[in-house]
Amino acid sequence: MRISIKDVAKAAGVAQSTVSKVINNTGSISKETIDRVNYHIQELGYEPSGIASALRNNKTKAIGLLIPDLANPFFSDLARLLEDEANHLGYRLSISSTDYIKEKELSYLKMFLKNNVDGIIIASGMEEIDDIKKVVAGKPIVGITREFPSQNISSISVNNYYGGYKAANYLIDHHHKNLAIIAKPVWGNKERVRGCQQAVIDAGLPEMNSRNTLFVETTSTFKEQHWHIKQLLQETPSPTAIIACNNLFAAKTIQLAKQERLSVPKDISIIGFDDTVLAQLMDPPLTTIRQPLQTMAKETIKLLDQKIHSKTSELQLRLELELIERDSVAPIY
Amino acid sequence: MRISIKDVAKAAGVAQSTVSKVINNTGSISKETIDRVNYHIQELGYEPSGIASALRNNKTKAIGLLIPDLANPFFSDLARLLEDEANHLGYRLSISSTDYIKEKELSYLKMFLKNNVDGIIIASGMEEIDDIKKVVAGKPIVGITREFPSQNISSISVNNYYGGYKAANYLIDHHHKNLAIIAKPVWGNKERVRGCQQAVIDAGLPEMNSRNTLFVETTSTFKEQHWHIKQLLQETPSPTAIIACNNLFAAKTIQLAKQERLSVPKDISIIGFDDTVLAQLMDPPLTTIRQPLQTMAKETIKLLDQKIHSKTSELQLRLELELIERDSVAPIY
DNA sequence: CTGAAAGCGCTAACAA
DNA sequence: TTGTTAGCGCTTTCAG
Repeated sequence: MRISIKDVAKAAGVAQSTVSKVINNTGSISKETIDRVNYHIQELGYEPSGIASALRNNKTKAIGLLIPDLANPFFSDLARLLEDEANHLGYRLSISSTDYIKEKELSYLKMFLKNNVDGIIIASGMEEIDDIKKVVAGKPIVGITREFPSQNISSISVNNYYGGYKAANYLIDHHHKNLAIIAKPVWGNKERVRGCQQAVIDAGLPEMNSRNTLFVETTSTFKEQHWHIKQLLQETPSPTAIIACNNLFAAKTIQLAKQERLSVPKDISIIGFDDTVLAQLMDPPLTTIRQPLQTMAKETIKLLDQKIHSKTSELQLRLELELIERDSVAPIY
Repeated sequence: MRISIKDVAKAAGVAQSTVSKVINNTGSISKETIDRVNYHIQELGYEPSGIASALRNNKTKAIGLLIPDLANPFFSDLARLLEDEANHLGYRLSISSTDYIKEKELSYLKMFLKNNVDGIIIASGMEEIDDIKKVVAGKPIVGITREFPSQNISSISVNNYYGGYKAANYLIDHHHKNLAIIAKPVWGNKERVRGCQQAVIDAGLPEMNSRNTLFVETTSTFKEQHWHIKQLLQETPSPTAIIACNNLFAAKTIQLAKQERLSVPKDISIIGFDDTVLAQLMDPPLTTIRQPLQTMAKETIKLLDQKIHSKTSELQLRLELELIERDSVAPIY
């Protein structure tokens, strides 16, 4: 049997409540008793049960994190950053991958509630559910890398529209006139695409259409993705620059372009979004729009912690994106 | 206040114990009461508290996972696989990144105990601690991608020695005579290096020495790693083939080789270990020794689950590695 | 087949 | 300053 507060109390010859008080630094206890109790805590190797105090206090020091896929480098980076920030404030992270499947999202959310997490972070799907607030029954919740436009839920995100605009503009500045964009139809990307399209219009270029703005389903296999990207590469007139809304697509686009005997960036320029390990290791290294993930993680945990402790009002924080110039974009002459 | 079993009991006009029985399918209850209770459970939207039953049953359905770094693609792949397998059996995963720092390992381990995880999976450091068993106080524990040679702790791992042997041999079969190997000095890699060295000896080539077997500290920065790899590339006579003990090193080696105007694989061949997203996306795609991670994850969870339910004896499972031929190795003439 | 009651390990209110 | 007690939400005897 696990060694409990009772055992410590008995050994030290005091009441359980006294032990509890020295553990938690509450009430007032004489220095001697404190020392004696601590001695016996050491002696017995006692560790307070998180479960029991969770039951008592209704606080678990656990945070639930819903992400699409832990095996995706972007999300594992994010998860790692959140893990560290959470730890600074004494929280553990319970991570669940949803694969953008609504049933998984709901069932994991229920699991979080069942296990009484103190708060929930959502970085995943939930596009059409307009009653998350009901589902999570008042639990503190914040979105990261995404917003909940119709619901007054806190979020730490990024100006995706302007990110798309910036990416397109950078290409246009390099004299590209025939752009294409490729994205999964998930939160944020639609904004990126809109921003890109606007930049094209603002530059007086012909509006983008369904042939050069490519949405690839979240459920698509690698093969299907390859097929779509190849199609795009083979359009006539073929695009001279492609905006890829994530690093995986960027990497694949580079790879497939090479297979088509297109030199990157000489024959075709590629600009990405996000900045995972992949970006620097590609050949050529990827010029990309980076999200300030570290700051976002920090703010997310900070905000969630605040909401856990006191009911602060909901808040949207939207950070700016940064363009990292590497070698996958070249000017056209 | 959270809605509890009491509320359901009251609403259904039965005792708490009755509700408990219908939830858990224990005892024998008449069909009518079952239906009535279930009705009210629905009606009230009742979810049993995991915390309370954890306290009562001493079972949390949580597993603690200790890995070096969630942001490393190899480990996030592993974590994702484990997450899925754990979920199949109804467990959650609590993931902690240790960065190979012993203090973190110990403190996370304690946290796991405090929160009463049902079992622990270790994929991280703990090289010199020979009393893990004492630390985890009898909790079920299994190592994945690593073993505990001196301690009779269960592990699901891989034949690293033969993996190293195989990698070197493959190169030797391609007529390479001047090999180098680069690795972090962590569990498993030492075996890989030994295997590689043995293959070299068995082929009658001159023994490998400290100039062509390069251990790069786990704490090294990217810059330091680059420096070491460059050194290796510039050795004279320069190696014609390099074995990289992880995907990141392989990617960097390819990248730096190119910077030195070495064509891969024409001028220098590279073979890696593990098979993350990176491997397929490199240019050229990486020939590599793959661990059967999926199987390993499945076996790990299965074993841990068995140990949780009944005290089965400790067991070492060691799987074979597979060589994936891609395009980063070419023969020498 | 159903219910009453004890107790998992802890904390907080109240008494001493 | 310290101790007694009740109770968080659940499960499990044991009686009826």
